[in-house]
Amino acid sequence: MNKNKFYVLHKNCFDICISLDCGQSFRWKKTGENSMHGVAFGRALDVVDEGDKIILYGADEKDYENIWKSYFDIDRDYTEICKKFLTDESLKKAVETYPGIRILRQDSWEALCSFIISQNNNIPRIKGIVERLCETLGDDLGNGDYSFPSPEKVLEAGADGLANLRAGFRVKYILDAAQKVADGSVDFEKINNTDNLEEAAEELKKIKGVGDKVAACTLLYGFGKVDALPIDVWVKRILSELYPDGLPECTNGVKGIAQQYLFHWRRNIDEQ
DNA sequence: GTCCAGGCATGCA
DNA sequence: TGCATGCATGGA
Repeated sequence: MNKNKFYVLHKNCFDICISLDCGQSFRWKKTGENSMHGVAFGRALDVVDEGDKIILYGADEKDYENIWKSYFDIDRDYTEICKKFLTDESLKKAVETYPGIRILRQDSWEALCSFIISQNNNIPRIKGIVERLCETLGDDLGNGDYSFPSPEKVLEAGADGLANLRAGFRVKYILDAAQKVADGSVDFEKINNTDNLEEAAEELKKIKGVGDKVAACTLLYGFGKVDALPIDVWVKRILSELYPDGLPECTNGVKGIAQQYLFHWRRNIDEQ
């Protein structure tokens, strides 16, 4: 941990450890009760939650402004959003049990690739595959950290270069995604510039192995489109058990955020 | 051995 | 359009 370079973040509706470990990103590891280590946008970071404030070790003010402020979605008013959620009985329980979850604004390509890997897979194994991908093809950042490899790097590696990931049938999907992102036939700018979620999802679904769910995750976590609603087995369960007619009105415009609270809450109920 | 995991492509009605 | 099945891998 780089104790010489740090940034102090004053908490406002932010549980950073849960946010980093609730199935949004697969690159963070717990290093202690209230601390985590990970890499995003080619930067290694140690975070320590000290209750009223969070210390970001390995980041200075410039890094915070350029990278982490956006990554942690600091400019969005989650207090206001969660206040609206309290008007719904189940969302109230989810928000009160696990307050302070934020949507991470990740790199678009990393989110796309990660959620292609996630399909028909479990979180520990997803993390393993992503870790091997970074170790094999990412830039060495020192201290055992690696960046997430670019589409070009993945393309160059080919199926043989990805064999040791043990990603199974997903390798051909990863390569198709790398190809189409690298050559621009899937246009990230177009996705960034539209508010039409359907149109944005269609652009991503040009890629083999990208369906509704992976597209929605990519839009939510990789493009900051907080109304995108990924429906996986857990969300399907939540909808059929609690919301047969769809999510309540108080989630309009931020369905992806509501989904994240419900997802984390519902997954942790079964473990009690 | 069987079932499941932050799904999707394919084939068939 | 809707539904059944196979898919790589590994842990429970």
